[in-house]
Amino acid sequence: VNQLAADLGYEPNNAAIHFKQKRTSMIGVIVPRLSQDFFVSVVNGIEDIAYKNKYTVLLCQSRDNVEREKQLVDAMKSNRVDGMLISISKNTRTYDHFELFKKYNIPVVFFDRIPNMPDIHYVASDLKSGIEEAIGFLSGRNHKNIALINGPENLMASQERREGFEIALKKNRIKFQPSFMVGTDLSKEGTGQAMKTLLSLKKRPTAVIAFNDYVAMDAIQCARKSNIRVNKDITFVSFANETITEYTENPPVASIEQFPYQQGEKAMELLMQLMEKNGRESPVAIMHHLLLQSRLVIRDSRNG
Amino acid sequence: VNQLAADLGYEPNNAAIHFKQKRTSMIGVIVPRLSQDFFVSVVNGIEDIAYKNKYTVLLCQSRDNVEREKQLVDAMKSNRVDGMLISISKNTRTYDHFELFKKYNIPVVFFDRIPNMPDIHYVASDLKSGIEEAIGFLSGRNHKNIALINGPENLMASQERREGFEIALKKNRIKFQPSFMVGTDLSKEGTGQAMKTLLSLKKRPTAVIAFNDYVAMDAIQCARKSNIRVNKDITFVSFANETITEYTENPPVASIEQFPYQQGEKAMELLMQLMEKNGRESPVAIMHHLLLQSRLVIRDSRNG
DNA sequence: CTGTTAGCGCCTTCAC
DNA sequence: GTGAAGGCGCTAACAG
Repeated sequence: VNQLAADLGYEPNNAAIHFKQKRTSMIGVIVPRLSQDFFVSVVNGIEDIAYKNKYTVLLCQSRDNVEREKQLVDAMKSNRVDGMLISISKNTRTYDHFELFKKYNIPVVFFDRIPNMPDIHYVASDLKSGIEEAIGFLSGRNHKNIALINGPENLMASQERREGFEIALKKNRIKFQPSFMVGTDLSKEGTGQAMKTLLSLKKRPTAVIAFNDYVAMDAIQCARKSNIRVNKDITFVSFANETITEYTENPPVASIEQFPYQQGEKAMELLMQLMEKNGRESPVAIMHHLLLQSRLVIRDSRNG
Repeated sequence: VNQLAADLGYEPNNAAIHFKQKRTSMIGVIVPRLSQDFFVSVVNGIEDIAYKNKYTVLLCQSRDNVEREKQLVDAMKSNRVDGMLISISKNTRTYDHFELFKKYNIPVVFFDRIPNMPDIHYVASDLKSGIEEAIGFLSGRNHKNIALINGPENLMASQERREGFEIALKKNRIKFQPSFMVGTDLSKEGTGQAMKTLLSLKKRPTAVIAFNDYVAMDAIQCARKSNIRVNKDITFVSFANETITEYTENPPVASIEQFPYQQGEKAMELLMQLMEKNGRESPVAIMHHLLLQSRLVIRDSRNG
C-alpha cells in the first residue's frame, strides 16, 4: 500500500494536518533588522534547531518601527504560529501588543532586545562579565578616563551596559564620571552627536566603549573627522564582535563577543520546551531567564 | 451578528481557510545568505509588496549549501506555498530540485542568482549598462589595463559580467586581455588568490572591477598587503554599492548599483501575476525576464 | 491489529 | 435575500 502511495507521488497536505491537529509547526521570529550580522547569526541558530525539529520559521523584520512590529504580531497570531521568538524594536516602549500572545496561549521567548515586562521568558547575554573584562583590559593599559556610548534607555540591553559599566569601574577603582556616559539612538547622527559631546569635554576620555560595532564605527568616523588618532588618542572597544569591522581602517581594539548563534539556539530550545509543556500546564508558571556569558575578544595588536 | 463576533474576539482560523481554499497565501523565499545587505534589501522589497497583498513570507537561507537548498525546496513544497522566489546558491550546478515546483504547478520567479535553465521566470539587473558606465569612467581616467575578478562561472551573473565586460572594452577601443580576467569562488581565500594572480602578471592592471563589494574589500585587503596603493596604483570598482564600504579605509572608487529593493518588489509583483493566472492558464506559456537597469555610482572624489 | 467513520472550521453551493 | 448542508484531507477514536 505504501508502495503504491509512493509510486503515485502522494504527499500529505500540511494545511489539512495543521487544521486537524490544531497546531501549525510554525514559529514566528521578529527581529529589528537583518542588516546587522548579529541578528543574522541569531537567526541561523534558530533555524538550525528549528529545522532539526521539523519546525517552519516565519522570519520577519520590524525595521525598528513600532507600527510594523504591531502588524507583524497580528499577522503571526492570525497565522496561528505555535510559538514566538522576539527581539523588540529600539523604539518600542509599550508592550501591550505582546499581551496578545498570552491571550492566545502562544509561548513567547524574547532574545537580546528584551522588553521591560514582568513574567516573560528570555535569552540574553550576560554583559557584566564581558564589560568587566573590557574595563580590566583598558585599566591594564592605564586608561582611567573611560566613556560609554550607550543605546536607548528603554532597552534592557542599555540598562545592563550601564550597570555593568558602573560596577566594573568600581571593581577597578576607577571613579565613575557622569559626563562620560552619553547615549545614542543608534543612528549615525545620534552617535556622531554623542561622540562630539565627549570630545567637547574639558577632560576628554582616553577610551570609549560603544554600544555595538556599528555605533563604534560611526563614533570612530566622527572622531577621525576631529583629527583624533583612533586607538592612540582614544582607544575604542565595542560589543558584538562583528566580522565586518575587520575591513575598516581603525577597528575597535577589542569587542565583547555575545555569541549570537548560541543565543538563537538556546532561545529556540527554550521555546520548544514551552510549546511542549503547553496544554498540560504546571500549576505554577516558571519564567526562564537564560543568560549566556559574554567574553572580550581582543582583535588586533597593531595599536591601542 | 458581526458585532457579537467582534465582541467575542472571534478570529478566523487560517489553517482551516488554507485547507479549504487550497491555497495558503504563503510564498517561499530562498536566498543564499542574509549576511549580505544586497539580499536583505531584496527581501525588504519582497516583504513590502507581499504584506501589502496579504501574503505571508517564508524566508530562509541556503547558506550557499546545495544540500540545504534541496531540503528547503522540499520543505517549501510540503508547506504548500503558493509561489516561490529563489536566488540560487553559488554552488548550485544542477537544477533538478527546482523541477519539483513545476510538477506541483507552483510558480517560481528567480532573482539575481539565476540558474541556467530554460523556461524560467526571472528578475535581474541588466549589468551591461552599469559595466559600460564603469569602463567608460575608467577609460576617461586613462585606464587601459582593466581587470575583472569574476564570480563562479555557473552563475548567470558571472556570465553577464564577462560578456558586458568584453563588450564595453570593445566599445571603448580597449583590447581584451584574457589574463586580466580571473575568477573567485567568492571566499576570502579565493579572492586573495585571484588578486595575487593579477599582481603576479608582468603587466599589472591599473584598474580592477570586482564581482561585488565584498570581493572588492577582500581584493583590496590583499592588495594592501602587497603594498599596492589602493586607488592610486590600482583603482577599484565593484558591484552592489553596499553602504558598509563607506566605513572601510579604501573603498572602491565606484560601484554599480543594482537596485536590490526594486528587484525584490518586481520579483514579488511578477510572482503575484503568475499566481493569479495559475489555474486558468493561457495555452501558450510566456516566460518573463525582467531586467532592471544598473547604474554606476561614483562614491568619492578623494582619490583614484 | 486492521478497517471504518466522525469531525476538525470554514466556504461554497443549493434550497428555500 | 437568508439559512442549512456538504465536503475539503487528514487523524484519532472506535468497532470489528
